[in-house]
Parts: sequence; C-alpha cells; structure tokens
Amino acid sequence: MTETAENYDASKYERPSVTVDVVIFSLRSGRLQVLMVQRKHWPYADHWAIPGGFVNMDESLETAARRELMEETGVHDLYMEQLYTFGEPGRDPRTRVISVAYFALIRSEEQTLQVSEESNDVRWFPVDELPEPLAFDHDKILRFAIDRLRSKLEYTTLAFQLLPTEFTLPKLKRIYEEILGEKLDKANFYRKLRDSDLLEDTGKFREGRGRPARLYRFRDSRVEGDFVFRYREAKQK
Amino acid sequence: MTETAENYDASKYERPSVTVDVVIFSLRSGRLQVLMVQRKHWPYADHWAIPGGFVNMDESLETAARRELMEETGVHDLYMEQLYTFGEPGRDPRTRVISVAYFALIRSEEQTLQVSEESNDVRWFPVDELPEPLAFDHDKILRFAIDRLRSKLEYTTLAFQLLPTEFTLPKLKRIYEEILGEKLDKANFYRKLRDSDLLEDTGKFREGRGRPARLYRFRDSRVEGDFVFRYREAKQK
DNA sequence: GGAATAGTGTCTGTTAGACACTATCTA
DNA sequence: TAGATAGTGTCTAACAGACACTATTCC
Repeated sequence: MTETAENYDASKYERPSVTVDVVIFSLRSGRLQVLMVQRKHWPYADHWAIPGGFVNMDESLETAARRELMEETGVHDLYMEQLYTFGEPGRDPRTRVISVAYFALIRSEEQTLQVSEESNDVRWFPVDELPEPLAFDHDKILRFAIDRLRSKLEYTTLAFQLLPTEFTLPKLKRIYEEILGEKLDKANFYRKLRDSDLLEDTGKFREGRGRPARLYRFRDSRVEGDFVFRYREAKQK
Repeated sequence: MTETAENYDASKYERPSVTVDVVIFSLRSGRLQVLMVQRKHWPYADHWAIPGGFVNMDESLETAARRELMEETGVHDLYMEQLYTFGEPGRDPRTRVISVAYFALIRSEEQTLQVSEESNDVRWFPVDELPEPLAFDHDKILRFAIDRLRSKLEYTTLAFQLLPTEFTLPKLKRIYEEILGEKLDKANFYRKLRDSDLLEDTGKFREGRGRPARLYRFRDSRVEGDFVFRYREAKQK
C-alpha cells in the first residue's frame, strides 16, 4: 500500500498506543532495589508492574515518564535515561501497545511514596527478590535495565546518582559491589578513584565502629554529563 | 483552539502515530556512506530523509523496519539494532509521530537499490557530505547513529558486518580509520587482531601493487553475538 | 635498484590485579 | 589489649602507543 503525504489522513490508519514505563533503581538498606506498583485492574490485576502509563499528545516522552511517575508513585527529581523500546504485538491484551522504557536512579531517602487510584500498593523490591509473575513483559524490561545499569556502572559515574552529597569510600565501594554482585579489591578501587580526580575531600569524617572514614563529595564538574570513570575493563562475554 | 476540559480529556485518549526509521551504513569506495531517500510529497517534499514508515498493527518494530526498507529501497538482509526512540511533539507537522530509530550495516555490493512510488530517488551519501537540510529531525537521528557506530566499533565486532567474507588486514584497518576518522598504528592494530583470535588465515592472497596481502576470514563463532574486540580504550569526552 | 605495499620486533610507560601491610577508632 | 574498620605500598604481568625495522611484489 502506498501512502502519500498529500492525502494523509490522520484518522485513516489504526494506531498503536504508546506508553512509557520506568524502571527506578535505588539503594535501600545497602541493597539494590526496584520500585514496583501493584495493579488494581484488568489486565494483570494484582500483579506487580513497573510504573508507567500512556503518553499524552502534547508532551515529550521523558516528560510523560516523569508525569506518570509522579502520579503513580509520588517519586520526582530523578536521574533518567531512555532504555529501549518494546513493541512486540501481543504484549498487552487490550490493544497494540508500544512501550518506551526508561531507567532511573534515585536517592530513595529523599522520596515519599504515594499510592494512586490505579494501584493497590507501591513498594520497593530487591532486584533478586522480585515478585512473580510480573505484569506484561515487565520481567524482560527489568532484566534489560539491570544489565544496562551494570554495564554502565563500569564506564560512567552513574553510581553517583545513588549517593548522598557526602559519602565515604567504603560506602561507594559497597554500592559497586552490590550492583555488580562481586567483591572488589579495596586498594585498587581507592587508587582508581584517587587517580580519577573525581572526588574532593570534605575534611570531615564518618564515625562508626572502627577507624572513622573520610567523607568525600564529587567535584561538581564531574557529577553531571558523561565523564568517564572506568573503574575497570568491561568483561568479555 | 481553546483548551477546554472537554478536549483535554479527548486528547488524552488520542494516539500518536509510530514510525520506524533506519539509518543504513555501508562502505562504498572506501568511504562510510548512508542510504537516503528523496521525498516526493509534503511534508518536506524534495528533502532527503532516512528511509522508514509507519508500523502496522500486527508486526514487530524490527519487522516493520525491514519491510519498509525493502519497500522503499530494495535493501534486505542487513544487520540491524535499535538505536533510540525520538518522540518530541512537533517533529512531524502532520500529527504526533513517535519514531523508533534503528541503525543498520550492510555490504553494499550485495544490494541493488530500488526507488519506490513515494520517492524521487534513493542514494548513498558519504557521512561528511550529507545533503542539507534533511527532512524532519533526521539530522539529529543521523548524528546519533554515527556516534553510536563509532563508539560500538571500539568494543564490538560491528565492523565485520561491513566486510565481505574474505578480506585483508590493511582493508580492515582502513575501515576502522574511515569510520573513526583518524589514523591507527599498523603494528598495534595487527597485533591486537592476532591476539584476539578472531581471524582465520585463508591461505590465500590479494594481489595489488606492492606485496600481496594475506586474506583472512572471521571465525564463525565470533562473527555472531556480542564478542568483544576492544581495539582500544574508549576516549574520554 | 626503487617505489609501493605488507607485515614484524621491541622499547617504554601505564595500569590492573593481588596481597601484605599500616592506621585509628571502641570496648 | 583485641576486634573492627579504614586506608597504603608495592610487586608483577599485561598491554597500549610509538616507531624503526624487515619482507615481497612490480617496474
């Protein structure tokens, strides 16, 4: 079928619905967790899902993502980037739905969760203790997001989005270890950070059981943007 | 039109159109080139554009991309991956259009171009000699694709998709140089490849002006998938 | 032999990984 | 003092970049 622009009629073709879904990561109690909402209605009533919703005609995709997030969960002010677009026919029983997925990072202490009309509940789940089964193909989207987070951790300053302004090196190291799921060498990790010139000593200390740990903050110029801190080579598959 | 409660609600259920657009790269005459179609009709009549079109209700995004490509250009059998989804309101004057962009690589000798009903022409353009201005926001999509190609070149075997089955090391080096836009050291490049164990000696030679060059082919197991051949560290921005 | 192209050897500085060591707090 | 946590020094092997060298073809 040939379609020309001159006789284009917006109503002529059936259109898919477009949603944005957001995988939100945070560190809570030292564990990597994901924010999920429990659906109230068909389809997948009572199933847990990634927050998201339909895109309005006059808003950008990212705006839609932020709006839905605020409406559904009360979460705002987060670091967000586009992940992937999922569009297989049949992934939503209602109609053809194409979903632009985002992934986001927040400091969860700064947020207060709200439950919307559409949901029974909103909760954080550790990434290795997700409820099953999830709604739609959200397990696939989640796996995609976790992979992306892990791989970006290795060559970006993404992890900084999960930290408070001031933090200690042991704390940062624990975040890397939690997300990557493996132990890192303390000496090598600290050296890498010292050499990267990313950090600034606050002169303050965090007290604890043992020797107090030095508090650092990120240099402003480095927190934003795509400055590369490759803490190690990416692994070969 | 004044915004009333009535049409605000209506717009909420209006659906955007979804298109797939494909940035197709190939090497022709030793240069990195992109396939473009010249539009016949409004909007952007006579402007050059990335091939693409609307997604049907019953096909996946990638299927739609391959179908549109075949219809519009005659190009088939290519390596393809999803690039990014562009969805700003106003990027298409007809209606709200959300475009899922793909990027693709082919061996262009294997393809015969066809011009469809909707286009005046289909042509290859070197990436540094693009026609201006392009239709829609296609310049932005193109820049995005070129950046992605460059960065993926550095840690994947993507370039192999541009080569014939058998090729010489100097040829492969020239491809890297052309895409990255810089000279590489021969000794280091060859050593890297030798160590990577990606190549297999065919025992054959390509004759030319000087000393004949050895012909290689990629080991099957390595051409597919995401095997990492990092020819060097990614550059810091 | 000279031009042209293909291909190798090797030095040097940087860095990742391993791991043993020292430092500073509380009980 | 022991236990706990923070932080450093240093050896080694691997590797990237630079660059000079050798090899094989045609004329």
